[in-house]
Amino acid sequence: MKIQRPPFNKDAFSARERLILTAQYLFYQNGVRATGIDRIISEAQVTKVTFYRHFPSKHALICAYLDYRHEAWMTWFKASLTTNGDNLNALTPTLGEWFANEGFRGCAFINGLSELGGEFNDIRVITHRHKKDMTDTIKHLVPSNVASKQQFAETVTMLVDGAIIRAQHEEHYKDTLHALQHAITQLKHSAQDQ
Amino acid sequence: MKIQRPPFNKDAFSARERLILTAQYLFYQNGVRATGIDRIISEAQVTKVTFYRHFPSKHALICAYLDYRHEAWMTWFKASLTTNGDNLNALTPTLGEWFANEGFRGCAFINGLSELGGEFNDIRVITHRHKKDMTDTIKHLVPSNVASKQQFAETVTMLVDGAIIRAQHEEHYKDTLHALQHAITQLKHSAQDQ
DNA sequence: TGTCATGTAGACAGGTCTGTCTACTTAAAG
DNA sequence: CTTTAAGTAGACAGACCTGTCTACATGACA
Repeated sequence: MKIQRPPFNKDAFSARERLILTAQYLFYQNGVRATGIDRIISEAQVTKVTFYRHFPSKHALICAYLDYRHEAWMTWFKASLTTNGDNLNALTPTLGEWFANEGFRGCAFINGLSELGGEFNDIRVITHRHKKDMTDTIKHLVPSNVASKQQFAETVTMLVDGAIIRAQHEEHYKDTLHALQHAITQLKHSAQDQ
Repeated sequence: MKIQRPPFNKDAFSARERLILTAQYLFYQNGVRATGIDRIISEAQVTKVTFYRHFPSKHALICAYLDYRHEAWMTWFKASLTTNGDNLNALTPTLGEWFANEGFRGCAFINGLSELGGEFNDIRVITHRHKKDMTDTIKHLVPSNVASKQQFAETVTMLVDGAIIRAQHEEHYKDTLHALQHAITQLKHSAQDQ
């Protein structure tokens, strides 16, 4: 899940694509409130009129950014889980790969909710959908001898969110990965013993 | 952990106290970036000069807010855990009490980090200290027959952070509490079996 | 050939933000 | 009594914010 940074080649990407890609980089890196429209259109190499022809407002761009980010992140997540064996033990190396990125700044949806949650309800809806899709993906990793796959997947998702938060404010993320791996192993054993 | 809202009685609180209390309410409710100094001084019933005599900048007020919030939250957290039996099973009702507040908007430190983390390092340090103190408090709840209290407490803290995130974006928090209680019970059993 | 979507440059309005400033008041402390 | 800390009201500078505007260019397609 490495985010490309601007500038983007004008021949390879349309104005709309450049806007969303640039927004993704700046919004994720500096926050949606801290990032002004002027900076985005400047780095996307687009004019203000062009921007407002594609998006009626900054808020619309934020939603488009989160939608794009959701697609991109889920695609990467599923692919990395597959690469790492497609079972519960794939989670830790997958997250480790993410945390190791230089630009890692936590979950875009958790961050977005923190910045705008109280203000706009649609941001909460988008975040909720993202977390639901994460749980559904994790559910496929749960061994079939676990009684309640759904409940197990929800518990693991909570753990993963906690790990993301911790990786965001700790200097080193290795301890977080160990703690996560340990917790998942423990939970799996006790769910299978029943 | 109910946050008092302005206005505050001028006889009961000094200008400095009114500023911090008002900042706590507005920063937590609407976010630190969305809340301007003008609004804070207006609702705290204080003038701009008075504000800048107490705090050199908005950033200083944000730090003072987080310090105050840390003290207040930890005091409330420990007291509520004691009321609920002072063991691992006290965590769920304690968090439930917090989530039930009308103004609940997640963890002030996670939110602050999301808004400002990339920009200022001191916010990350404050958040880190808060989470460390949470883990230390939870550690005291762990039964003595658990081998590694520290590791267990760190795992539970991760779960709690995940639960806070989930309570923030879900409409109802009851399911989150059930999932949390279930996970803690499972983890406790498998740690005690070893 | 004409229409329409998409692009360009840059000025502008109206608002909000942080932080500074002058000038005056009140109350406590030494 | 005098000094000092802490308060008041409100104007102001300079920056940044979103969103609108005029006027022109280009290329695809009917």
